[in-house]
Amino acid sequence: MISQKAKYALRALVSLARIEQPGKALFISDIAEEQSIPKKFLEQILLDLKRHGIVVSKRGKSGGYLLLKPASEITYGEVLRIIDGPIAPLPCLSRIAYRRCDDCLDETACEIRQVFARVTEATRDVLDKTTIADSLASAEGLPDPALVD
Amino acid sequence: MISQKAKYALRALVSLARIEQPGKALFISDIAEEQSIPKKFLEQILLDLKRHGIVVSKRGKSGGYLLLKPASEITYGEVLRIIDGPIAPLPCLSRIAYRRCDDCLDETACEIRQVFARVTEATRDVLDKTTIADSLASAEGLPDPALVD
DNA sequence: CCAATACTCTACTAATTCGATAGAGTTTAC
DNA sequence: GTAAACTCTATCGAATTAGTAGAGTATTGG
Repeated sequence: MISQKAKYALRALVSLARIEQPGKALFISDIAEEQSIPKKFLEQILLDLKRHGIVVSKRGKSGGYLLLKPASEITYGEVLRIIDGPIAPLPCLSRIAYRRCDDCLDETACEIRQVFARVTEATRDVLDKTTIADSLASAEGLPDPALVD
Repeated sequence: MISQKAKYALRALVSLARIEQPGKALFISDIAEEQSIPKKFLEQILLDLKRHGIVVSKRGKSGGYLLLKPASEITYGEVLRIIDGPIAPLPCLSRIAYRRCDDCLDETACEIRQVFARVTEATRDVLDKTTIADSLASAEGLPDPALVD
């Protein structure tokens, strides 16, 4: 399960991506209301995204947030790594947060590592290739996805 | 990230799957030692797997655990669902534990749901098709998997 | 020029989950 | 009939999650 925080982050980016006029910013409070996100919580999230170069902010009376790069260049993968940390299901498979499993004697012979390496590859193949712009486009008119477990 | 508990469960099943003689059981303490798993913790895990029909136990002096069905019929997916719960990254995508996102107005129009539906499909495609027997076979002699994030 | 508005930053907190540990009970073999 | 091994329930400390609180800083419209 991805965290609530990551869901909020992605939805906030969708809101920002929907703006037509270039240079137009959205207030935190507007995004919060539109997406039903607690405002103070969203503040932290946007700040985090800003520090990682996903969005920019303007301060003061007519401030707000806007995307730093086009929505078509912001992948789900990078947002999730910022908010939730590594995507890999085992620490010994993560690039950004590699850690040896302390109970694993020989990593290359680890039976379950091989399996989860394939899982991660498949996951990454979706998350690192899908952008905020992609999800905007496909938002409406699609068949309901199958429930999977 | 999958839980430590799930890792232990899968490794315990690997130990049980390696037994050659049919009908031969392993003590909890033997599995615990072989896989460096805290014994009391492993007790709970095996009990849980037993309740879900993955393993069987014999009590008393020459007791122990053994697989209820062949290793080739135990998938990673079913073990993970037992130990860690739903595989789907959003509650609104889970069959076994479906829950509406309370901040989501229209589920079928939810932008991020569509993306994670594809993630889950890909994940499931690996986990529900890979068995304990598969991972045993591939344990040795494989190239090191690429680190993925 | 100043007060209102909006972003910034740090700290705190309540609830839950995770990774165990503890200990008493039950079954079986020898 | 006792020792060995599984069974069951409870508890616990640490970490994480999902927020709240509040003081501070930058802009700007009037």
